[in-house]
Amino acid sequence: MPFQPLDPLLHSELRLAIMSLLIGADEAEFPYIKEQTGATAGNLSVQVEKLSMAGYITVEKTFKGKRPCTICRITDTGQQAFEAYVQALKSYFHES
Amino acid sequence: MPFQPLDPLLHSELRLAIMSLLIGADEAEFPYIKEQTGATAGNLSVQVEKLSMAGYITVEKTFKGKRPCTICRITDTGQQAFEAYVQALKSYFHES
DNA sequence: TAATTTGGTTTATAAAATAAACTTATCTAC
DNA sequence: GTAGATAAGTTTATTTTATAAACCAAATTA
Repeated sequence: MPFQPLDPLLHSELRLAIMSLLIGADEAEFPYIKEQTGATAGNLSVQVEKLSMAGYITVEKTFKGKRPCTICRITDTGQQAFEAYVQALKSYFHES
Repeated sequence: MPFQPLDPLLHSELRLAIMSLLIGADEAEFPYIKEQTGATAGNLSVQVEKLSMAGYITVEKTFKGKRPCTICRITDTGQQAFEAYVQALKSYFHES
């Protein structure tokens, strides 16, 4: 088969955006990700949870002063999965 | 927003593979696409129909001898959508 | 002529994305 | 000091999508 399978966890617009942000910044707060992706809090919460369950990111719940603050970071596993996804994607594009 | 939206019609593993095949070959028969993608006939039929409805491909139903033969071809609209999708994808990857 | 294969379509099910509703706590304005 | 608004999320429900299973017609093979 000429096409490599695409990791379903990463082949999602919002989750891909989250991963992309975290690869670039390697630490980001929930509201920042929300703003950058334009996602609703609910949707973001669900997708962050999925990435976290897969071990692609870690989620630390701390406080910023008195307000709760959720910090996301990418893991090595996540990094690798992202890179593998990019490689797999290439099998769908005939680079000129 | 740093991320460009991804055309939901193309952001699907099977439909992307179909489009990829048709861009490379610009004409392909149903059974060939089925074989190359590893899709089931039912799934393929549904996704081909969606791409066709969107005007991304044309579907010609002819005969090969006595047997039915479904030929798919990409349209200009489809070509453009594919290229736009590739461009949009790039906003998710920080090329080094 | 009965069974099998080819080339699909239609329908049903499972999974996923998304949005809406809700919660808890903190500020802000009266 | 308390009513309302805002922040930061989570949970639940709805919608959409992908996938698989079932089906159909015609042609071929045994």
